[in-house]
Amino acid sequence: MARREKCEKKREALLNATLELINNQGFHDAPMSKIAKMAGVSVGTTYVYFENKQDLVNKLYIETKENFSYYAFENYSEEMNIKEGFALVWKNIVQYKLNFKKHGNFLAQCDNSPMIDKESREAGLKHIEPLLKLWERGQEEGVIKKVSLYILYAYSIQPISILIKMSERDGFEMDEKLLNDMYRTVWDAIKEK
Amino acid sequence: MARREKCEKKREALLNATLELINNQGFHDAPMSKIAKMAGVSVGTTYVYFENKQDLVNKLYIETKENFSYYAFENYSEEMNIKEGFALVWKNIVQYKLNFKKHGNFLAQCDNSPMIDKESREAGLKHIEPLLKLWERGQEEGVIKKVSLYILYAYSIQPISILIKMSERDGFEMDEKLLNDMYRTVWDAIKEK
Amino acid sequence: MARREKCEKKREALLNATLELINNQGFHDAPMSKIAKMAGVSVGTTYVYFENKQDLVNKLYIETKENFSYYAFENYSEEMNIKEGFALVWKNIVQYKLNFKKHGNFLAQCDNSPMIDKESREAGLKHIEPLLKLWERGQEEGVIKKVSLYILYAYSIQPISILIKMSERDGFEMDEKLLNDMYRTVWDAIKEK
Amino acid sequence: MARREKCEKKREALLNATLELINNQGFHDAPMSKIAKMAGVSVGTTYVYFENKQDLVNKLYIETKENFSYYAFENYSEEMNIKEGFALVWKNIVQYKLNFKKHGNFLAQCDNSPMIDKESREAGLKHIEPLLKLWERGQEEGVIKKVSLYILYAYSIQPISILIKMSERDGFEMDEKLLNDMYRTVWDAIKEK
DNA sequence: GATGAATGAGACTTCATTCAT
DNA sequence: GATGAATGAAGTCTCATTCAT
Repeated sequence: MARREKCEKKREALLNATLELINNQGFHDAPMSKIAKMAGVSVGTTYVYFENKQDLVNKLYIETKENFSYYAFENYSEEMNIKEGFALVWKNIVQYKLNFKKHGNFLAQCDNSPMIDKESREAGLKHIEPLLKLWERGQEEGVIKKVSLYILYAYSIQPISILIKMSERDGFEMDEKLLNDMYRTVWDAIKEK
Repeated sequence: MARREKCEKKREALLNATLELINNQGFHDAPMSKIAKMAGVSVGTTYVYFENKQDLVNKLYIETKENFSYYAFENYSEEMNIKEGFALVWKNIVQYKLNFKKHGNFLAQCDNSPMIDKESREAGLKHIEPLLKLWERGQEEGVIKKVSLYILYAYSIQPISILIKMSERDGFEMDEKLLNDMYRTVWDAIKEK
Repeated sequence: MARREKCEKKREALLNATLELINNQGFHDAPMSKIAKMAGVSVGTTYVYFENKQDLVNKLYIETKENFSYYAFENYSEEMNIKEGFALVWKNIVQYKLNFKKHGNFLAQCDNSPMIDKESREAGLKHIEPLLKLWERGQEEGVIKKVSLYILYAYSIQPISILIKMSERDGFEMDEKLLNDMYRTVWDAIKEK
Repeated sequence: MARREKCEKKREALLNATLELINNQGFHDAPMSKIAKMAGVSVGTTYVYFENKQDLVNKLYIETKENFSYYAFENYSEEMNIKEGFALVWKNIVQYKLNFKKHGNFLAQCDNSPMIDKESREAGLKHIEPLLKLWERGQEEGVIKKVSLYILYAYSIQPISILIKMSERDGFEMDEKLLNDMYRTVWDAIKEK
């Protein structure tokens, strides 16, 4: 394996270990020593790849958000009609959150605590711009409620994470029916009339 | 002032200081020394009122939830008709979250991190039971969508906190119009047909 | 009950609690708060009866030694012949150590650690003077070995405590036979020829 | 100096500092900070070599006992005749206790307080097995008194420590004569007839 | 005399970070 | 680049002692 790749592997391992530990134990009780051990490298090496702990967490946040963004808009094109486009993006997001529960959980934890630098958080904000554009077009076309985009976001995207977290805590399944009910609910919420 | 009252005051001061610090700095970086200083007592005193830091945070969580619960169902009676009842409770909750932003923020942080004991979290869960009953009655009467109560909860209550947090971060007002739009949205989401 | 007596009772209770705790947990981990609680009084009260913790422990040591001394020479008179006198005192001491294991254990712990003030320790030394005199007389009469009194002490008294401690730890009985064997051994050790 | 050796030196320094401080001040008042300073390392370093304070003390106890054991049976062989063998071992032990007063004192302190884990104490017990065997052989040969080995131990080994401690406290010399008197006394104590 | 809340120094321990190897 | 021993500041918690009630 090339030197380049080997390095990349260690970096990846460190990010994964951080994700795992912060999810299970929280930011406190995710010491660099544990992270390094779980990643299979020495503490010192951690500082070759990241400036310090904060930098490590920030990078993890940003890269996770980017990844999320990539999934969210897979197969999406701005030419799609509103309903179709929203359904696609919404389902993509649901799939992402179901397939990458750890990552979703981590993002939620970051968004609700002062764990992440303001700067990094803002860098992560541009991740749903295409969705915002879709909604604006939908509002012009009279298909989407003419309310603040913040409202549309809060009512269509956030509840997904919450439900997944509750399903894990209370042990119920996120099955086909539930997902359909969710979609029906969200669409009723944001559609005009 | 009586001994009794003085004690109560210190306990209160400690809880408030904890709330403040965890909100601003997160659980990590809310050391007991800072908490004590902000509460105007010595570190040792903290341990007169709470077993340890975890206990302090747990108690803060539980008592905050209780307080929330109290506000949420103020003036509510089980005899109210569904729409009226839901409107009242929803508005109560909105008012609580607006008037006690710090508390709302704290609860959100707790619900999204492993900061709180499982036990304490479960103790905090019974706080919206009357709302769940209202929804069940509404479903029987055909007024509320026949979907999982988890969905109803995720779509009607959680978005409130998110919006308030975004309004603080992005600096927009939670004005009359926005609140009306929110209510319209949530009602469309959960009502049948 | 008279005031006087009531006070005496509390003082006694404090000494007993201290004995108990130091024996079970050691000097460290025998905090004043535990001592007070076990004695059934408040922490403050402790300082009515003793200047401070060190004073409490010193007093316990001295009074325990005195008590020991009292038992050791019960029924003893300087007129007794050497062998008879030694046998009496030795058996008294054995009985004391068997009947008051806790006290014996405490004294041993004190004698082997810097727990006790030098001053208090010296105050406790005069407790076997009559025995020393007995030995000196025995040496003059040619009945007891003409070796240092320290040797006589080390070989006749100290082993008793050790054996009792070992019997507790290893779970064997200090029965009649063992005591007889001990006495035979000690007498062979110290008697002339 | 090799890395390996440097580490060994620090570990040694920590053990020595612990020995010194516990002897002079007792387990309480031998804080990790003092131990580290006396060993010439930082507090944190202490935890590189030992899990915690208890572990440090346990290890010190066990290693000291091992060292004692080594000295006690130097030049000893199971083929020696009883009297000769006992004399050798007894004198070895006396020499050890005289040459390593601090270690002897530390062991005595441990054996008389709940400072040491039960486990570690038991691990330290096997240290005089060859002596026990010697005595058993002696009893079979009719040279040693047929009494419990516990008695033999309590009367031949324990008094040594006591006498040394008294010599230090009362300022008398452990000279040739005294040692001879001691040996005479102990042999009279344990020999048959 | 009795109480126990209050204190703050100081105990043990952890951990982000550095640096010689 | 990689290692992990070393550091020491800072964290949580304990405890002897005081003092207002």
